[in-house]
Amino acid sequence: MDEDHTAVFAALAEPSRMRIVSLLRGGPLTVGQIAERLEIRQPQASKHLKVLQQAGLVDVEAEANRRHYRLRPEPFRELESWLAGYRELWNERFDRLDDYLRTMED
Amino acid sequence: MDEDHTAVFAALAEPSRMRIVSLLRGGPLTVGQIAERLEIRQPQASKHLKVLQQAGLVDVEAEANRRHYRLRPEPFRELESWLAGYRELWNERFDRLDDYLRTMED
DNA sequence: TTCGAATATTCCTGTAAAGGAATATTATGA
DNA sequence: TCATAATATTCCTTTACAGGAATATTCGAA
Repeated sequence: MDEDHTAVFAALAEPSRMRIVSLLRGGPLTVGQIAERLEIRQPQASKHLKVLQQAGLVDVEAEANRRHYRLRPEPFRELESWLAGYRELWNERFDRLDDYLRTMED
Repeated sequence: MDEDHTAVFAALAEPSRMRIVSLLRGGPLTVGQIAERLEIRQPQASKHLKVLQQAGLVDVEAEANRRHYRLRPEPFRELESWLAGYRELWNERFDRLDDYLRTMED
């Protein structure tokens, strides 16, 4: 339990990186395209992409001069399963289950 | 879109805070109980709880001397809905939808 | 009202990380 | 082989933040 999502959370805690991840939902993009759309300088884009890559959030495919970055599905699946451990906290169905269990206690 | 989950992600990116959140799944705990179970000093526990509180992840109920911290469901709901925006990236059902759409393109 | 338990806050220090600017690297096409 | 586009890396500076230690605060009980 608890695993190690800290790298993923840390990566997503930075606004530019969050925007990169959001951008990449539309499909792979090159470093230049990302820098342009986010209005940041290319070196910063490269640095952020490196962090995202080390966190496992993106991977790269090289094509000639360019590098196409794209989202990896795995960390999102892991986030979902991590979040599932908290589902009883907020999920309506679990609320009803709680009510039911409380009823049983009487 | 994108909203502002950065405070939540930043809060969860710290291992001790992640452990506090995990601990609190079992129900509200006092600062002292948290410090004891995590084997950290009380001031650090208080500081981490402050960060968690400012991120909206926990709230407090004062009872005499003690303060009971507990998880708030809202940020977890928001995480879930944020994550939903990425579901087509990893969800099997969406994969099948993709296949279907590609078929339509021929 | 004073004491002690529980908690919060402050001050200090070290460290990690972000942005800017410059430079290095890599691959393509002429 | 050279020039150029695309990207990565390095160096520097500034800032944010975590932990430690000490201290302040708050509340209930005697």
